[in-house]
Amino acid sequence: MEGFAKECAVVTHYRLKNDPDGGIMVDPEAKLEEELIIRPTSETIIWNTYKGWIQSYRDLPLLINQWANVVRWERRTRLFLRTAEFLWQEGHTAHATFDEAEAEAKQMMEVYRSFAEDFMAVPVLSGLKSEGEKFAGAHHTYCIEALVQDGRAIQAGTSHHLGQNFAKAFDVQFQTSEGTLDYVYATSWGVSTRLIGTLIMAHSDDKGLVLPPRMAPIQVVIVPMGRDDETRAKTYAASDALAAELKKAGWDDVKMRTHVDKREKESPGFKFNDWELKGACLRIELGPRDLESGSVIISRRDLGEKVTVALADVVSHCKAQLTEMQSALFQAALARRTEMTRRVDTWDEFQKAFEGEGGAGFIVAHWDGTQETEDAISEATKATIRVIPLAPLHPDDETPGTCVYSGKPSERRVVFAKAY
RNA sequence: CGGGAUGUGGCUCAGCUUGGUAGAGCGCUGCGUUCGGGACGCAGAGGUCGGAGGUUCAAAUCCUCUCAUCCCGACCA
Repeated sequence: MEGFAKECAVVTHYRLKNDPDGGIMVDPEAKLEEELIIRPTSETIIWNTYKGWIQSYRDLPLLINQWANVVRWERRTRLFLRTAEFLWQEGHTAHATFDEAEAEAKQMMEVYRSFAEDFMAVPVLSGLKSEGEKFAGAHHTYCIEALVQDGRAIQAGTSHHLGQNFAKAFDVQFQTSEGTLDYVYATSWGVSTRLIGTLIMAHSDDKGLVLPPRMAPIQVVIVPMGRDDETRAKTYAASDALAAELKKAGWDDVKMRTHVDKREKESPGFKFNDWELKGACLRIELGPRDLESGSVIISRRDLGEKVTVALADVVSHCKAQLTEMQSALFQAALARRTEMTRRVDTWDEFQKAFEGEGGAGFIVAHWDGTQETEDAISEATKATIRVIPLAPLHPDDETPGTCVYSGKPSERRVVFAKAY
């Protein structure tokens, strides 16, 4: 686990005590004889276990998935994107053949891609990590890479084909159907609460969160209005009835997630802003005037405009708008990414693109494939190779050219960016 | 670990250069009026100015030390 050694927190003492000068301190009497290393990832425990579980090809393939908190000693943390402790999902598989492990690794990359794009409405590039960026213990690493609104890239998920590296390190051999012994092939893959940060940074605006309907805890919020108890009783009843109707009608094969905001200490204006801050997808205003006219006012979070909808049409309107919003957010994010993706052919232009603080979007450029060039480029510009796309972004990207840094022959373009 | 900055009511900060009664906005409490885009008026409550020491008639302000937090740099999902 060489690549993680510097990220491991080490427990050296087993208790604290009251500091005579106030507060608490580490009890120097409580030094551990043997220090505990907090694992930054579970490969060690998994492979120690797999060693005992795998003897024969009949034991394969094997898959363990878990949700776990992990700890890494981060020099500098960043909310959601890089925290010292985070929750993630990790899977570990063992296979009899390279090809089977390869299929697994690719399949999980695809699972992550479709979750990001179809649920989070965040377009991602999927492909291979360069040697310099891949997981230290991997044969090769697949990833999904998102670009957020400030032009920086976020690695949103990874899927590693570990080859036989861990099997050899932990001596996990199995008997093949032919009776010979071989090391197993392995994969591991994961996504974390970093996805939440990605989601926020991909869609939100100056008014607060913007959430795609499939991810939103509240899809429709109803704000009943009325300045006296009698009026409120009526608008509350109408709102509850409408909420029940929406919930029952459902959207995307599940109950529509609705809420009626009956807080009486807040003004309607405050509530409008409050729900925009929290990212409710649709807001329905229901006051005495609406009761009279038999209609309501509906506003969609990403558009902001108010439309009048007849009470009888509210259910169909909401269903249609949630569907449209889900797709509109993806399209808007995709358009931003396209806008922020450029092809660059000279070192001068490349450097200029990454000048200063902040992101510069995706820069698609030729690279000679060497580690030295990759290091030199990141040293000079802080930009790194984010992904070598599986499918070229543009057909010409796979046409050979010359490296933007070294001028040496390059087989294809790769994607550079400043990353979180 | 190296460099930079900041600690003042619950929150965000001004005041410090040039020592002289500790301030603003937001929030909070009470009353009244409001309620379809973050309400308004009036009246209030709330701070040993991060801590210790020093200079001075007098320190938030000057000096020394100390603690804490944040930001920027060397195999990061």
